[in-house]
Amino acid sequence: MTPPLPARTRVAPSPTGDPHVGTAYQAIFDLACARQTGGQFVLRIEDTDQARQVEGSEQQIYDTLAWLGLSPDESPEVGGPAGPYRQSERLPEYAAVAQQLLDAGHAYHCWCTPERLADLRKQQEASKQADTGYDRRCYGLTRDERAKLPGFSEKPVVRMLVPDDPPLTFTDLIRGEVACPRPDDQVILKADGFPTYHLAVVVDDHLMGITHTVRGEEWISSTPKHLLIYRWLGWDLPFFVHMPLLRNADKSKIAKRKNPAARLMWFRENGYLPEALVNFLSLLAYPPVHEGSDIQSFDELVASFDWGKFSTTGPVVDLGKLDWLNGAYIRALTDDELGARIVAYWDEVGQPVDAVEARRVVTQAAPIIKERLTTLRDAYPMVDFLLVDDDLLVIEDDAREALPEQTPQILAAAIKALGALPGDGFTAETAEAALRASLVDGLGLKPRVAFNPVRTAISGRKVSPPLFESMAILGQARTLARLQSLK
RNA sequence: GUCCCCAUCGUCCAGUGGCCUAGGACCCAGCCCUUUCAAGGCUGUAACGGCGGUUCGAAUCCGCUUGGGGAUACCA
Repeated sequence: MTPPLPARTRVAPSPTGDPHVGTAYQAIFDLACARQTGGQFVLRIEDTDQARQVEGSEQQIYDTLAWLGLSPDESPEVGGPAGPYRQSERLPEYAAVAQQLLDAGHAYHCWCTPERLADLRKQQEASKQADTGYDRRCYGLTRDERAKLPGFSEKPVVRMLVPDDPPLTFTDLIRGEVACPRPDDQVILKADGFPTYHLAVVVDDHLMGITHTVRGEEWISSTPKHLLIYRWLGWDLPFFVHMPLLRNADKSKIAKRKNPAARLMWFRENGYLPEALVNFLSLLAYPPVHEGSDIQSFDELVASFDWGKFSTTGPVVDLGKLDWLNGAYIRALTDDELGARIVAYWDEVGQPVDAVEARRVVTQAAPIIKERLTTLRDAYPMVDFLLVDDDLLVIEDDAREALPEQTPQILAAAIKALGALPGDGFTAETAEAALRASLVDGLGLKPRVAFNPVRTAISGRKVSPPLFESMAILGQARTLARLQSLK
């Protein structure tokens, strides 16, 4: 089913902590839908729960979406014709609609205290009653009538009056016909004057001209509440899309407590490339654009995007494929770009290096580390030996222990062979040729044995990027100094 | 408890009644390449939860069952 053009989609996170990976997951497809149809992608901030607001998290939402290249066309940050885009700034709109529903008899005031509601709930659960829910104690009563009864609160909320025939099915773009439970007399306007999600989402999606109400699967069961409000207000329904829920390895809904990768920032902190992450997320519950390959750009996704291709099963977020994708994206970078990204990453995570020198060395080393990197985070331990002063190079214990017994002779021969090279002719090729002639042919050693001490002298480690290229980056003098030092 | 959603290799997807002795990607294993580690190439292991239907024929349709998930808030 292809919806009409152009689409206006929206992502609506709550600023209640570090941005959630689910926000990016939804944003990818929202944006794809909007771009494909020439529409707009809107960011709305759902800050209706005053108690849960976290300072700075709204800014983090902007930052992470920008980092991913998923910046909205309209948002509190950049503005737009349908603002304000922050729900806390739209209170009059919600109050007006609530009053309208009150006047029409579709909603009523409720003065019950939270304590009474909690008791009621406890009783219902204990009695094994099939349906739990509000008992309509306040329905039909005036304030003064209700005040005489126990469990009275001075500040009322507004509840919706669910009729006997509420809509219990709707059409979902990726699921088709969906059935859902009969709603309770849900609170739509809280005692503090803020709306609940149910009122706010309907009012905002309508007023902002949103064509696709995209959200997580957990909202299916409350959709009848929204359908009811649309009906009462006589507003046209948007397309509903309930995306499958991202899962932990144990299949539960992905959460920050269980899974560090539930935090969007985690990927950035750990050296993942945003384009790789977008690629990875676009593969969850959604088939790859190209047969036989999982590598695809966002533009390719846009070109072939279709809500109907979604799978309805909640995918486990398994980082194995992301690691591979990230490596593939790193390998595709130019040396210069990789150097720039690595140094920028070090700057972000506070790795203390001289930026200019580091950029020069890392760009030089790019060809030899590129195919060894999974994330940008892997770069530092791979090239730190190229950045450290010769006399500060640490020889790791396991490398020292693995040194063959002929080490002194090998190092002596290596120093002699490399020292004999002309200063302007010291390259990876000449160094390799000289060492092979001297150590492998001359001393009759296996390459594996012959180059072991040399590698340790140069890098301080048993495992390092390619040896001869590393020596070329260090240069003849520093190479000789390190060989001498270990000897 | 009640309601809703979901069900193919370890993971992510393909498969919409015959092209399926179920295909791809990642992971894993083996081999090749090789100065270490990678990358790359080749090969391989591995799944339709179960039971009943419908049909000439079912991974695909239906029912039941089992399993997982979600919702049942003045949180979203």
